[in-house]
Amino acid sequence: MARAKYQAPKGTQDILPPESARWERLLATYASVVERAGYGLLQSPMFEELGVFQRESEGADAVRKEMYDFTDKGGRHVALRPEGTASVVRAFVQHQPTAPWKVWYATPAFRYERAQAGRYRQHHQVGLEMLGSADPDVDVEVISLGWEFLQALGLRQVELLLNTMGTPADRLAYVGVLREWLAERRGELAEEDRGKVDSHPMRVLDSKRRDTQRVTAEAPAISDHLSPESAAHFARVQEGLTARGIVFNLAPRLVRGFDYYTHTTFEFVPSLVENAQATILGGGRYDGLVEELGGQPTPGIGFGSGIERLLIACDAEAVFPAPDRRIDVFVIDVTGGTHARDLTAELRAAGIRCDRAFDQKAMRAQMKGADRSGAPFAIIIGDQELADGVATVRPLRADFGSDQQTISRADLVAHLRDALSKEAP
RNA sequence: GUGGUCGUAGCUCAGCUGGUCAGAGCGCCGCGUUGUGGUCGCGGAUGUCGGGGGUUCGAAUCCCCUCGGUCACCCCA
Repeated sequence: MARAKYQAPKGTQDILPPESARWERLLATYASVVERAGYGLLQSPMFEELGVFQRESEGADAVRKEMYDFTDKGGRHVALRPEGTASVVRAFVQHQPTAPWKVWYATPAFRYERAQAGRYRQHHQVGLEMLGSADPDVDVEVISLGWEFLQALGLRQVELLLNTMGTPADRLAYVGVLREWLAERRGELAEEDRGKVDSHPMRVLDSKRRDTQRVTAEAPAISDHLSPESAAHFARVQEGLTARGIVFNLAPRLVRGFDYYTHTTFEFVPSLVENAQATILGGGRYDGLVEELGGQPTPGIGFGSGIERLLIACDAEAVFPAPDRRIDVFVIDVTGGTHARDLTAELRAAGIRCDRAFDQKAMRAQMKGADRSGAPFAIIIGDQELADGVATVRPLRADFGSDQQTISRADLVAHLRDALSKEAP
């Protein structure tokens, strides 16, 4: 480790087997949850022209600071994707698929920031987007899918925080009210937050500092400054979630990181994880984003979920263990390896998962490998078996019996299929 | 990017205020069983003590720089 000439770059990590099996299973679980709701996989490039991610809006400085951007050999200013939504919207605008358009994705995401647990320079997200409908029932569907996904992973100690940003006009009006309100109490805020009052007043609501929180607990909430239409939208969302039996907490001070959100915003936060960066799934509606990226005005909503954080939350609840890596049989050949070579090919072609030892190791070492592989059966090919045209099938686990048998090579596949189906309870 | 903290074999870690301090457990390899694993017994290998520089007669141990982990801020998944 310390002597290795190269190591994974700061803030990145290798996921080795058997841990990586959890990733495979998580992705399969996610795909199954969202595909049964009609979402299809979108594969899009991991980098885009910088403008796709960096738009003219408040907070762009912060976004830019964390962007992994560079100029390529053709002089194009590009950036590795820092999040999933913008690429999806860009693809929507480019290809103009029939709305409503429902897609899901699984992708690495890159942010140039100082790493800590649950925060990496390359992390991985699964997510989905639904473009082309402003129906609040879509909000309910999207949030429900997030909830179902977390349930499918086995997570139970998760809190759903719900808020609304209203329309851009609602938001603008509210920000004005909030800024004024905060300005009057500037001196009571934590010193570090005072500067944000003028530039990003809503960020002040999100502060983790006690002094600030004490003040903002009384701050005007956006829910009291919504237009009738926005209020109706939000009410329908809450009604839908309640009808689904999904418990949520209204969080008037929930401020999502991206500026493009309108109306519903939400986060799922695990209650057992102590980290400051705990949100495992978050998203919201972004009815102006398509237009911002050059498309026809089109409403949209989606969420992203960080795989690394999901797994941390799963660990905290001791759920979603890695599945056992399992092969069915391990071939031991003490006659030189030719038969192991041919027999493993034959078994695999027959759908039997198998492995073998290489390097012409001694019987004992090969048996050790068989044991370590977790296979319930070892197949032994030695001089005697060769002469008789048979194979010795030795059970390695009590669940599959204890007596080894001599089986003719012709019957071997059928015998193994039968034996593998007879695991004792 | 700011501040704190940690970094010793593949893994988890012990090494007090500098002087057999290069170790333990697990894992790995071999042998006991030249055709039988998981148990047991015996034996063995692996570290420039994250890297570089400095102080000292002498540094894993003190100082500086650097790389990486981690925690908080910031930001967010």
